[in-house]
Amino acid sequence: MQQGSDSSRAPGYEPAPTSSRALILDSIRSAGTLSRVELTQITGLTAPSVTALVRRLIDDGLVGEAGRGTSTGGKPRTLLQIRSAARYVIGVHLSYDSLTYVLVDYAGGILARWRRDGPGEDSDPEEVVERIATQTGELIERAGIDSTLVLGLGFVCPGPLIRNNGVASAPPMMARWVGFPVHRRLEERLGLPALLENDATAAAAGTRLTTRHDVSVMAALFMSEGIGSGLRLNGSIYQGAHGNAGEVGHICVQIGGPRCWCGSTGCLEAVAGPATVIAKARAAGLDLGSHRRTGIAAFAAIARLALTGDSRAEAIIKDSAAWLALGAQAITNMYDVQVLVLTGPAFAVAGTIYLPILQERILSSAFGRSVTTEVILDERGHDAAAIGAALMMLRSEHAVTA
Amino acid sequence: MQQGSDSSRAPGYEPAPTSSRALILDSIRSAGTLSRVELTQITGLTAPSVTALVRRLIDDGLVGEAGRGTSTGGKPRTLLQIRSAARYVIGVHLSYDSLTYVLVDYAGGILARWRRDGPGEDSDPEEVVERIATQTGELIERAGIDSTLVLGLGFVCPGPLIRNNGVASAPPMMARWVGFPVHRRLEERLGLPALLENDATAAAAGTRLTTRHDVSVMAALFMSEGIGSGLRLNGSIYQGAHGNAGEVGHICVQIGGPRCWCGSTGCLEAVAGPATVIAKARAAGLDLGSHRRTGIAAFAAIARLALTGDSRAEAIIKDSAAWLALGAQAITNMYDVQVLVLTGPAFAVAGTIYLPILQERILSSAFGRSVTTEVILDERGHDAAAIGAALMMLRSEHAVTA
DNA sequence: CCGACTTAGTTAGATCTGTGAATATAGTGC
DNA sequence: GCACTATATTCACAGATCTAACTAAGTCGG
Repeated sequence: MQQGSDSSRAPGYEPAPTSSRALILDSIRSAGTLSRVELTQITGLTAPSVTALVRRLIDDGLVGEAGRGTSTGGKPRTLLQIRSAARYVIGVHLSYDSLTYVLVDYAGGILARWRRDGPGEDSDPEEVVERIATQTGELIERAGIDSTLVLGLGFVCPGPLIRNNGVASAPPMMARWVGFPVHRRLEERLGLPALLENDATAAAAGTRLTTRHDVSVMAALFMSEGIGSGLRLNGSIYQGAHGNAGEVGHICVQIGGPRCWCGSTGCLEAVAGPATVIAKARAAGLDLGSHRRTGIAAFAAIARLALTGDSRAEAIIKDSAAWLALGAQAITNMYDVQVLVLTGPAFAVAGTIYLPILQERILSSAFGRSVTTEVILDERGHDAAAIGAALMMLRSEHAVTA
Repeated sequence: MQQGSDSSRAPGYEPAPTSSRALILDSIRSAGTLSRVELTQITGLTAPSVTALVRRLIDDGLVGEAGRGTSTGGKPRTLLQIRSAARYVIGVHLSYDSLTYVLVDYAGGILARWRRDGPGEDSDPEEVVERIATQTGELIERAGIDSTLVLGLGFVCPGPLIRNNGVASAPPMMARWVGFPVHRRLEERLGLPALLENDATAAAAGTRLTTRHDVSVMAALFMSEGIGSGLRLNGSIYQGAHGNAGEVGHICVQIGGPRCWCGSTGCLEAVAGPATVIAKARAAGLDLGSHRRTGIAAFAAIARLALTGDSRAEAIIKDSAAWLALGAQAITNMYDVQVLVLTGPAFAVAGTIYLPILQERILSSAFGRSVTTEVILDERGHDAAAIGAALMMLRSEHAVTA
């Protein structure tokens, strides 16, 4: 079978490791250390093939041997590991509120994590590209790594995307981003390959290393300023025909429900999203610390109140959770996943309240009972999107060539 | 890359053509006739490779040359076509109401279509397997084809499945089918490979030949006695982790809604499914022809009333459509498809009423406007599931070996 | 109507990937 | 130290698909 070029690739997927070389690299990366025997089992290749492929990876400096395993009565396995300093990738997550950077080494380890101010109201995309370029340079410099070893940058943001052409639609406050080809501009400005993805989709890729290896079909429910989801299949990311799969935030959960910024009514995001939670909390007169607080900071304040016994805050969040459970159920019913991970900043601060309510709805349906669908909380929810962006770049074809 | 064996295959998909041989066969099949040049474009293989692969297919009697195309200034293209009499497959769709058989030739053409009584209330699966075996034999005999050329049988039925282990859950009236490994029993009884699939999933495969070739991500919304959906990606069928993907009939569209047979409440199927439509029509005192009429026959009677101007019938169906539109929107938002096909017996009789209502909701959302999601009606809705069952078998590995 | 041009398809040889069988390596346990 | 076992490698070969050069069968213009 022929490997399609980037431009002619069939829609639907972000490719899973396709060459055996990439598959081996990725298997070692997600396992941490792995022997050649285990690689034969995972990849389905024969021992001689694994030997040859691994040798090339070692020659290219991408993989190293890392001691011996314990013997089980014969020669002990030689452990292989990714040479983490071989290459680096950068992940950037843009939201209204904040700009999150992660610097990830070739083994998938997180070397640095920065949070900077977001673009805010009516931002000029060109100016933000400039800022990202500068801050990316600073990040590389402060980390003290060789900038020629940086493979590329994964850029993620909320909202549906037009493939290769930027953001397709955005909340009013970020209207100027619509149609702006961020990743192309970043490529030009940085001289590095850049990849554009939806934040929720990337978050599904970001939970990759934290999820058990036997899970091949999993989804992420991502809540930041908006609500989205992503699906991961055998290591590849499902993107849909136009790169907008998983738009769970804009399915209608309430006929005749409140109007959403997207133009429709009764959207999950409008009924149960963080912005709505904040609005309800303000209306109820809850003290969110500072009147200036917006977005995740305000949502976090409400979550803290709820967790420390404020029954009004608790009721507001539990109401949100009851609706969100419908979205979670839509994900599990449509995608039939083994694991649903709750991730993103909003779950990072309020996940413990949401989790049992979502679990309950999913487990209470007959289909939930006949199969095992686990719902878990991602402990790195805050940075999941940026990490996912970096990992997607790390798994791209760019990252495999010597 | 290595082709996994049937048992070790990674979950998530019914495989798309994986060998170049299968890809070529399938490309010719869906195009009707195709030249070698076009095959190089579709498959991405080079001309010499296509030549060699096609020669082997011709030698094996699976493909034949079918005259010349028109010249465009050079040597005219030699047209290739599937030798339709080379092999046959059978598709069987079981529902409560009826048992639908199709006999499909190697080119995907439908040679025969039978409808027989369904298993009905409290049926004994063993007895039904026996009936299917007998009727399958009759079908082959009456069609006058060589029974040794029959490759296998695709069997589809409603409800979520446990892979390789039969039906996982079923409406009360078919409770005895739960856990019964129909396809294994059919294999034993018929001495032919059999494949078990969900009817909605198969319907997505069944629209395969009727959908344009440039559509690589499409879904089917299937309504028979229940409501389900299936997703097709680049020719492969997405099945989910447990083979239950697309269970749109049991997502909750109405918190606190009516109880569903599945144990949950507010399920799309309970709110808007044919059974509910029939119950409402009976409650409204509509004349459905015969009091005995159940299932699709009763639903068809209501559809006829609605189409001939009965405003009460029309209101009942339009109400169903308004809810179903939520399910359709969930499909398009979650899967991000190019085309959504409405199929199955219920849409075969009432599709023209449902279509505009579903179209309107999908097109009215911002995400619908920014991308092109077509909603169309399958004119072969009645037999889509059985045809899909046959085509899935036709595209399986069994159908490629000489 | 004939020769240049164009497009379709074939042949032959090279390359790349991965395989099977046999062999080398490095431990354990008696 | 020797038999045993599991791990890893070597080497010759098979299959798929590629590139380059060639043949086949039309159109078109003079």
